[in-house]
Amino acid sequence: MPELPEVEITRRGITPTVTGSTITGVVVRNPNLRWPVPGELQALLNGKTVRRVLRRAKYLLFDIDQGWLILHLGMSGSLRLTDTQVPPQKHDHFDLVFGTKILRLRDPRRFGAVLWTTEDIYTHPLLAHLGVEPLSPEFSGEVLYRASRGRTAAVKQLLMDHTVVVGVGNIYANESLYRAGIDPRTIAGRISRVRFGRLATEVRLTIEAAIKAGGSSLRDFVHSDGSSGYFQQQYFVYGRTGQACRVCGRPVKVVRLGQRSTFYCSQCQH
DNA sequence: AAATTCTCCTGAAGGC
DNA sequence: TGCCTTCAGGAGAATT
Repeated sequence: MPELPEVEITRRGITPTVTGSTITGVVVRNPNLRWPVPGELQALLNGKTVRRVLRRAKYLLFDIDQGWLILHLGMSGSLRLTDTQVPPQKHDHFDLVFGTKILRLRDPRRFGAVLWTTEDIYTHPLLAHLGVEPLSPEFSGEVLYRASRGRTAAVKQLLMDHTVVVGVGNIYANESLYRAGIDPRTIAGRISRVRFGRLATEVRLTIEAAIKAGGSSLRDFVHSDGSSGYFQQQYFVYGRTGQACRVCGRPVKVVRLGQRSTFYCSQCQH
């Protein structure tokens, strides 16, 4: 599923083709995504030019004359660049057409979103209350520490709280906590500054490494037809229930935390 | 007010 | 082989 690294790689992949290009058509095959795709998009966007593509959290933001196209990939969404000759497939719900080229959204589970706003993008309801970007200089253990005081929820849930830090989904929360040696069930409010410092470092390193790995495996992004480009990484704990910890060899355990599968090593994480 | 639960959806995986 | 059931999960919304 797309986490922040996949979204960022997607952004980088489409930027060269999309930036400066003029929209010549919009196709909405199925408007029933997370929220209805606005029916008037065709009229709104036709003839307009994409100035740039930004990312905030897992949202892709297309800066278009007088407004913003907001796109989220949800659980199963992917974007690919293709051309008008390629027939859409079953779950290809949305096209942004640039002459003979098409930016096409595929999303089997339809948890994604395509929205339009003319507001100031950073005060938009979806973005206004988001926390810091994990790759920005503002992100540090201090951010986590301050947010954690008085909180009795598990540290993993704090890490996945998007009003604190954005873009840390289930996979990277599990992996970062493993790398920081912290038990995901630990009460957030009882973790020290020092340990949060280590955790922030591991969050950043894990995400950076994933972007690097994904970027190098996505050279053909522009002509990706089927393999939209998500990359499989080697995880320490995620999805490895019962398998040997890569460090100590003990079986990886799984528990439910906040309705989410949580993987950890009882030897390496405290 | 923080914490928890619910909800959307379909492909994959597991059971028999 | 095939049908049926269960599960996963991003994140906003609704509850507690």
